[in-house]
Amino acid sequence: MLDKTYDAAAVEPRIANQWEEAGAFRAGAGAKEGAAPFTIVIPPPNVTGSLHMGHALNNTLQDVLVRFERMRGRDVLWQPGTDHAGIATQMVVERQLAERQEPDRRSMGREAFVERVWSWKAESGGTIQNQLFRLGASCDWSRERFTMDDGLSAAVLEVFVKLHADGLIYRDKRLVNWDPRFLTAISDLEVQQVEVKGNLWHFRYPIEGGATYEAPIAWDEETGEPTEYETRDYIVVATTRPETMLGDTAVAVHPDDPRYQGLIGKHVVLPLVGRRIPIVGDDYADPETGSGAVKITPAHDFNDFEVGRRHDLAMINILDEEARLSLDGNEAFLAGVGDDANFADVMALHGIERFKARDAIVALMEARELLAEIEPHVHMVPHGDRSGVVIEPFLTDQWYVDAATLAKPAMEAVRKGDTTFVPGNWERVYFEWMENIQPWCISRQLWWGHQIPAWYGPDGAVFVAKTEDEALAAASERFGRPASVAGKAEAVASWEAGAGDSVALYRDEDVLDTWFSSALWPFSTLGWPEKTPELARYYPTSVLVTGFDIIFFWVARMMMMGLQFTEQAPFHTVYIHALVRDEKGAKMSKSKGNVIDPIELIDQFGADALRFTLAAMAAQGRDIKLSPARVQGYRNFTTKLWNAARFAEMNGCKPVADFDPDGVQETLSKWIVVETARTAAAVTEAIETYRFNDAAGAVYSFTWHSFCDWYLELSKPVLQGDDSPARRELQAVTAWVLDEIVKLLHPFMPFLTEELWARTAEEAGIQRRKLLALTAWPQRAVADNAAAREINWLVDLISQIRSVRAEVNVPAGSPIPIVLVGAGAQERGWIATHKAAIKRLARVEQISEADAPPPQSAQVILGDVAVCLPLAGVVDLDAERARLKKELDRLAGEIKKIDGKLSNPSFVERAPEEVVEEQRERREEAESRRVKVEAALGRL
RNA sequence: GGGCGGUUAGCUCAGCUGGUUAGAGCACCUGGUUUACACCCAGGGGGUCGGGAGUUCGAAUCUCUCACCGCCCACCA
Repeated sequence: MLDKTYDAAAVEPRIANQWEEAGAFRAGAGAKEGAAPFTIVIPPPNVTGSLHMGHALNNTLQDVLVRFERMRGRDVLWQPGTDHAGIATQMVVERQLAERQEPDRRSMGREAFVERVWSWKAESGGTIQNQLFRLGASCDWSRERFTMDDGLSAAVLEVFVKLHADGLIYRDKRLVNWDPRFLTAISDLEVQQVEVKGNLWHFRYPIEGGATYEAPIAWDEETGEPTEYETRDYIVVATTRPETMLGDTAVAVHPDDPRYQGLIGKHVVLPLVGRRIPIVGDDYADPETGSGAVKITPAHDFNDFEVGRRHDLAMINILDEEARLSLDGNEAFLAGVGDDANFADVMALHGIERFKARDAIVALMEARELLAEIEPHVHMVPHGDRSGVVIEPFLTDQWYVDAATLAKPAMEAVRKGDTTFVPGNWERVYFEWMENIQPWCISRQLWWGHQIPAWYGPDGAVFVAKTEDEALAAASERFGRPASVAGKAEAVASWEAGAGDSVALYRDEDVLDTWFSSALWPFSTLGWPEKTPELARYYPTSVLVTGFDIIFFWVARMMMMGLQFTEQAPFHTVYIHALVRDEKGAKMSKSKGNVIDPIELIDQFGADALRFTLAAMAAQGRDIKLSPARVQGYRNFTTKLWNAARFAEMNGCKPVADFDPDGVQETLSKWIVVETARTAAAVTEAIETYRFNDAAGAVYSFTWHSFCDWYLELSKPVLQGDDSPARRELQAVTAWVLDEIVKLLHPFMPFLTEELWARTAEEAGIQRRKLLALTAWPQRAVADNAAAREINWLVDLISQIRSVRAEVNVPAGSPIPIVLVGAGAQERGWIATHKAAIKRLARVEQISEADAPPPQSAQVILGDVAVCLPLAGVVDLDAERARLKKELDRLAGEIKKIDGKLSNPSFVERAPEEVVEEQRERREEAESRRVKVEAALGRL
């Protein structure tokens, strides 16, 4: 006997363990002979992570697809795993060291630190898997992978070495986005532009040798033409970053700018520093902006870097890696320094942090009366997405991937339709980015990650190889003597000391961007570069389910790597789901602290309720703002279904072996059988087209409204009556429909349905396999439903009587008689069949017929039949009049509207025949109804 | 500066390829101790579908435009 309410908290862990023990999630488990594979690779969560709403949504949707396909008999693999998440993980462990007041990363050394991260992973890395397990994610946990495990690391090596050999990975010295907090380069994607209120400082740079020019100082209000000039011996430049002026190596003006044309080729003397720097003509300078002259700092600005290249300017780096001024011993900086009586003031700034340096420089300029103006200015400033500090463009050697080359086939695959995005508008986003893709900086100055397989030798020699031995072999061949590996300092020292017996190499200390290994995920997890059976069977994958926030980070890169190394696009479909945002619509993130914990909702309402909520809200192209009330609503739904099963149990509705839904005799049975099939078809189609909300909605409303509210209620008189063939049939039908609902609902609510599936069988004394492991997705042709007319009429009749009763204030508990006027043979038959149900559901005590409506009765018009409630003294006649009047108004309105259409000649001519015909029929119905209602009103 | 998405009931949202009486959940009002379910049942109120223009016989749905809101991308000193 089932309990009165469903206890998710007790059932869910038990069921989860049963699945686990049964090995039901294993790849291919339960697949039909010769079944087509269906593969999803999980977007690997960070090992540091815990389950947030985004994960809950993401994995719910994947699980819906996976369970659905498994039930259809496909050979399903849902590949799970986690990502080593370079910076994030290193941060977490470093923070832990600090909290525990243990030696920091540098003092413990690289090897010990990496060891420490591994042991941290062993202890704490499993959180998210457990949480996914609680959510009911049916991944093949036996195949769980980690981006830094041996197999995946081998794949990384293979890819790096191959891309390097093909010239698609190279080392380059250029400006990178440098994170001065984590002391590493990061990629463009890891930079967030943040709006900052700052200033634009206008500085005067004196022109060398007393040259002058005429600068406009007043303009005509209408024409904008200058009306007044002054003679200047300085150029005004504006900057948001005064501290970088120490590294200025030019001032640029537009070549066509009449104000400055005569100055191009001359020099200014850089204030404070005394350096002579040229005035260059370059299109980059915009005459419309500021003074039209711009200071150029090639080592600290991406634009200036390009200008510097064009004009062969010196690049003076004036910052150290922690973004402090680096002046002492800075040869490039000191090289051009001129005579300046106060130069010591500048040198005193050595070692000062950049923002303090900014204030100091401004003060020095002001003291020298070279500060022309301070203008408040709002602008976008690059920040590290993890560190949150301002990113510094910094000149370093890094490794790059030639992304533009790899992007070409990746775009082509989407263009050809080998891979389809759902919803399709994301393809635009994908193309937009791919078409403008920049070289991908893949080296990181971190310790946790895949160390770059490159070894350096003397004379700029670089050996990229899968193993140290291979690198050494290549080196000794190149240098003609044995090679050995040493530490960096040692190796460099040996090169400076000159040739010895052997040549020393040192290994690149950097590691790869985390996304480099993630990019290989769809095939590295299947064993690549080995030719494993799994790779052959499950690759390319069927669907990737992910959020749009990582299309660039991940999806695009998997496409590139997948095509480059397997010559196939890694997925057929990329389903992009919404982001679950906080109540303000902001992206949830740990750093913002606005994360809602799905585990709390699971504790409160159960995983099934949470899953169903997420699926029901996963309409394409819209973000989800989750409300706990909604989850509660769907928790109620679990109870509703539970109680329907309880009712079935109490009424002897047991599954019947070999039950044939097509063989049923009762109208009610025929109706619900067809409705069930219709629902199954709707759910199937919706899942196939990734309309999760429609799928959830269809099964929800069928279960609650069609099945519980009508079918069960209508069947009660029979089920609770004496034994009869009809009763036995309805018992079997009820059990069958319930089973079908349980199956249809299983992808969304796996725990509840699995429990019901087992309990139903148990009560009936039947042996059954786990629902999860069953190839049993409901699929039936939707037969023509002749029974629908009858049941719809019946539903209509009962609804109308109920409505009238309420509106004319008949006490809810008091049974009333009804009198039918104008009933035909068909209606008589229907009434006879469903008499008991009508009496019960509409609270009717007696049904009779008459030729004319009894006096003082309320009336319901059902087609040709008037259903009269003769209730002299009971009925509130005024209320009935008002009710009828209201109905009359509504009908009149409808008729008027239809007449408007039908009297419009162009409607009749141009609208499709069936639409016109439908309007005519509708008008006729409304009119005949109007006549009857009017008559009823007249009689009162 | 480009691009995308949103604006539908008090709240959170559906409404796919134009024809519905514009729906759901929650909230609200009225009435219910009918032995599956009060995490329930029955009935009900509530929307000029952001504003404007257009296309069409017909627009919440297509086009344009304006207004707000959100997001993504971008090197403007």
